[in-house]
Amino acid sequence: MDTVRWRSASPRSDPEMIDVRRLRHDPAEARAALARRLDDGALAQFDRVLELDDRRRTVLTEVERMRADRNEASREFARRKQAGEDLTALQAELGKAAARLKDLEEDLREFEALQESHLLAIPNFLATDVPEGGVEANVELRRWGTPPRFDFTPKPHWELGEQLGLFDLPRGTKVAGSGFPLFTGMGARLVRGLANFMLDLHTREHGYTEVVPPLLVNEASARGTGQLPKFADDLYRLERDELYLLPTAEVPVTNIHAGEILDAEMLPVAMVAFTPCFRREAGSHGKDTRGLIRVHQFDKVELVRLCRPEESEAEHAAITAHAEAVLQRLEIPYRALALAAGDTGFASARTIDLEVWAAGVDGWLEASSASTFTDFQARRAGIRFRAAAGVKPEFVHTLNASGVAFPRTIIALLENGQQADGSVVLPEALAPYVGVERLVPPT
RNA sequence: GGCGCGGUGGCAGAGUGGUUGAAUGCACCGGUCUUGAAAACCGGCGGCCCUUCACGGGGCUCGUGAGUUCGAAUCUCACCCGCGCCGCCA
Repeated sequence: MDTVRWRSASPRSDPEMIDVRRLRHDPAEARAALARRLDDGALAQFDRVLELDDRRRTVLTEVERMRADRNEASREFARRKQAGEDLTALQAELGKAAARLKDLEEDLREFEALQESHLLAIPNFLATDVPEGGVEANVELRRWGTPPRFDFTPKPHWELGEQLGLFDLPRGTKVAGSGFPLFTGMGARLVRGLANFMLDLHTREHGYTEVVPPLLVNEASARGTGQLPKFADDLYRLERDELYLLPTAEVPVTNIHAGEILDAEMLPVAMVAFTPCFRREAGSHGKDTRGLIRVHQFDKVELVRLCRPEESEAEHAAITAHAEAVLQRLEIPYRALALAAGDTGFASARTIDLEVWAAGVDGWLEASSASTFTDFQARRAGIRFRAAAGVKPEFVHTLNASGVAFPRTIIALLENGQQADGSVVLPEALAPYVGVERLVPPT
């Protein structure tokens, strides 16, 4: 199917962060772009980076000059040894030079490490069309569907779920802890049906290749997609093994081609994965935590695309449409929001959220986030392609979208589909996957 | 988990301390030849960084990192990965 180009155990020995040369080339532009995110910490990082870069390059130039001298001296040494000359004096002299070089190389390593740590904390450049401002400035792009009307008071999903025997949250809490839901009976069947429904849609109609990725990822992968180092608190970590539970399939799937140079014909790469996701949700306790709204473990079908830079605009529209198609087939009313600068994620250049209407909780819930990361993740993960034989490799652009996250989809299905008698009517497209057209209380 | 062997350019495969970024073959790109193609022949051909308007110059890179040495693909140590056998296990 495709050609795997790397064989080594560590394909990412030399990761790039944000393009330093871009920062260096037009600092004012870069600083202004960064300021749009309304993140003072990032700005502080930025100022440090430029200063460090300057000092780093000064030392680098010196180190390289000394190494050039050493290489030349070494060749001279070999020649004179061949000629049988006495080299003890020269050897001593070169030894001193080697020691000086070693000190300087240590300085260089320090600068490099320091600069890298700052660079890793600088977020992606935003697309120019991202609205200015914070979360209040998000722009509603479009709405699809009509929220249902009821002649009774619609119940929240946690009541429906319990009455219909779909999930048992207290027992999930007993087994693992709060936020680890237990689906039971037809609820479990609903989860399985949703997975098959979404995977079929994306593989058959949208051209995605299905993958089942590792659920644990290493540090390099988490750094590649931008979860680390900044968002370590959001990840479940297995300290003994230096591994992390995936917060989203974006992490393992995007990293599938890390460290590779892809053939241009392989692009765009389009992959879909159904996985559980694990999030610590540190600091969000007590907020939107009823029922399934915010949980530590949830299922999600994730779409990931790798493409040529000139295609990423169109790809972003396409991947968003693929996510929307899921909600449309499920007849779930939703709205698409263009996230404002201050609300856009660290690695993203532009994000469009899809929020589903949930009648029981009477509000909009984010069920999908479709982002283009331009070359940000590709740099960190080292994903490149060669446009033509003989030309330099360039970074791909990466994109992903939830297609879609399960809990809020289930919330919408239950709350919007509920009937006066307490049953829930499933959308036509989903019913065959679940095996019933209507969820009724267990007998 | 234990023992053993091994990781060199897109691939195959030399190289065990001194102009070796690395022979050779294949693949690939350009050219000659040809009506065209193939063959043959000639030339080119990894990645990254710094510097330069450019031409060019320099450095790093032989799984990764550290070390020994005037000098490391070559010696030492740690780690990662692969293969084989044994043990354990779904």
